[in-house]
Amino acid sequence: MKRSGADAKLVDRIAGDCIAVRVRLINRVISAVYDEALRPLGIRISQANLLVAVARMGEARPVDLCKVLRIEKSTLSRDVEVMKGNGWLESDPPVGGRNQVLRVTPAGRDLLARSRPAWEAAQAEASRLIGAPGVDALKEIAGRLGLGTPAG
Amino acid sequence: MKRSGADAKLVDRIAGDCIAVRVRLINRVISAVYDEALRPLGIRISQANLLVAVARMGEARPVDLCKVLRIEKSTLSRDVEVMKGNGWLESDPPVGGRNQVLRVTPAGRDLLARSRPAWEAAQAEASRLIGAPGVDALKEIAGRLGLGTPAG
DNA sequence: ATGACTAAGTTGTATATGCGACTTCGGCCG
DNA sequence: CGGCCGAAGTCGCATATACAACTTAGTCAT
Repeated sequence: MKRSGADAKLVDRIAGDCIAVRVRLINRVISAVYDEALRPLGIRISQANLLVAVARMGEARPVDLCKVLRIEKSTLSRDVEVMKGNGWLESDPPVGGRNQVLRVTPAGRDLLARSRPAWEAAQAEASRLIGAPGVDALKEIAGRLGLGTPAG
Repeated sequence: MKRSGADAKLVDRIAGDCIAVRVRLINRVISAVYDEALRPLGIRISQANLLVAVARMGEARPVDLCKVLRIEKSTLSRDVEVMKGNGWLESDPPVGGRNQVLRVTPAGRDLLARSRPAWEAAQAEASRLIGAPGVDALKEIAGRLGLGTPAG
């Protein structure tokens, strides 16, 4: 069962053009850069993102975070659980009731402040890897996809 | 504990500039587009990517796949396990020896062929969401990050 | 040839991610 | 006021992802 002509064409087309292949690879490589830089601090870039989003909102309702970050509610629920366990987030009321709001704890704020140098280093490395035009393009794309637009 | 000036600046800087935030959001949104389109076929875009990569190589050694896809060896090991279970990949020898090679099964090839329309639809939708210049930029970035370059 | 070293793969553990099903509040309608 | 409905959250399940530790199989030097 060798690659017949039609198969090869399809395979080459997907491998050569697929947007998802590229987006996913970029995600792995870039996330690794930030994770590596942040590792000494015990936080991952996914968690730092969430921490920043909550900090930005002051008091964040889970459903709003989901809209802003384009994350599924069940995913957010579990991410928050881990971060509460780490002492970086707290909710009011503590139990997963209905109109709970999330807040960054003092420990969370402290961690964020201490993370700055590592974040800056990762950001510089990512910029170098991607190139300035690429960075601009990513910002443009993320904006198109609704970054920061609660109303999806 | 309200947002003091310094905190707000740091938070705004990260939220406003962080490359990882954007890359990860793009990844979630775009992967969802492909996953949704492929769902009726019972395959995910991550798996389709792997299937295509193996098909392209003909006979693929895991370690080479890891280099090409920039995936950790343990991740690949488990992804392959699932895909063997689904009958899309086979290895020779079957047990996880040393110089095993992976091959796409006839069922895997058939699935790939049947997936084409869904993939094309997802590709079109992703292009629309991202915009033509953005698509070009993503290709350029992925190339810079070594897409298709076995030697990392 | 044999022992040391190294590279390749697997397994344990943890997090990230999403779908589907379920639960439980809140608000609205009569 | 009481019941219904829909939205918000949680939980079960499956996969994707990576690090650390371990296993094993080639390789290489003597």
